[in-house]
Amino acid sequence: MNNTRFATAIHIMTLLAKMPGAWVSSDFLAGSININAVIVRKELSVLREAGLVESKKGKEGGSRISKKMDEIYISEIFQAINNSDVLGKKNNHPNPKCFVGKEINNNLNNLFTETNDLVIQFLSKKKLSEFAENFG
Amino acid sequence: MNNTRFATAIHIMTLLAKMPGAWVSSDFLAGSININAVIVRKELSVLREAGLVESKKGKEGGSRISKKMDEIYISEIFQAINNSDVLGKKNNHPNPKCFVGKEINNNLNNLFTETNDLVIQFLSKKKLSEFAENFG
DNA sequence: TTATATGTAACAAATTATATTACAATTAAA
DNA sequence: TTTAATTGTAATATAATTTGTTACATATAA
Repeated sequence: MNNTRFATAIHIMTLLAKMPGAWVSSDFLAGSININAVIVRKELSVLREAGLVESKKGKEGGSRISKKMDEIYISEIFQAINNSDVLGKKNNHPNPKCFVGKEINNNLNNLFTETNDLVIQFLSKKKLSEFAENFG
Repeated sequence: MNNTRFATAIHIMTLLAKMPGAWVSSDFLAGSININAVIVRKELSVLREAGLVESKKGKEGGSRISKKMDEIYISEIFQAINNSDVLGKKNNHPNPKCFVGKEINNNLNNLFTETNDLVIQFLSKKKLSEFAENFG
C-alpha cells in the first residue's frame, strides 16, 4: 500500500517503547511524527485492538505499551496495520474469455500470499526492543 | 505501492510468454487485462527499457518477449516496475527535535531496504516460464 | 468544576492512479 | 502510392485513496 501507516505505527511504538510506563498523549506523538493527532489516535486504535497498546482517557491520559516489551515483534505491528498487499493490487476485472485473464488472479493471489508470508516471517525475527535500541 | 502496475506487467509478460514470437497489440493485451490500451503501452515502454520486450510500430505491429523465455525471472519484472517500497512510504517530516523523529527515517530506510531485497531475492527464484505454465 | 485527554464521525483537501482524447510517426498491405 | 492499423507520448480529465480538519461527546485527574 502506498501509505505511511506502517511507518507511523512503528514510530508510535518506538516512542512508547522508549518511554516505558508513561502515558504519552496523541498530541506528543503527532508532534514527533509531524502529522495530525487524529491520525495518530486512529492508528493507536488499531494498535490497541491488536493488543499492543492501552490508552487512558481524560486529563493525564495517553497511551502506553501493553505487553512485555521484549515480546513485541515488528511483524505484529505490520499485521496490525493489515497493509497486506506488498506487491500491490490485482486488476479488478481481467477478461474471463481470455485464457490468461481467466486464471491470472488466482495465480497472482498465490504469488502475493507467498510473498506476504515471507515478509511476515522476516519481520517476526525482529524485536521492537532491538529496533528501539538504535535511538538516542 | 497501492497500484496495479506489477499485476499489469505480469499479465502482459504471461500473455506474451504464451504467444512466443507473435507481435501482440496493446489493444489485445488491454482487452485481456480489461484496462486502457494507453496504460498498457506505458507499461510496455517500461518493460522495453528493462530489455524484457521489444515492440514494432505500424500495421501488423505489436510487442513480443525479447529474450530467451527460460531466462526471465519474476524479479526482473518487479524491478522494472520499480514499485520499491513494499512496506509503504515514510513520513516526510518527522520532528528533528525529537530523539526518535530525528533518527526514524534512517532506521526505516534500513528496514525497508532489507525487506525489499528479501522480496527481490525470493522473486529471483521464480521463472516467468514456470508461472506461465499455470495457464491453459 | 475545570482543564485536558481520548474516541470517533463527518467532511475537506491533497495526492496518487487510472482513463481518455488527440495526434504525429511508422509500417504492412491493398 | 494510398490506406488502414499500430505504436509512442503528451495533455487533460476522472476516480480512488490518503491525509488532514473540525466538531463534539465522553472520561478523568487535579
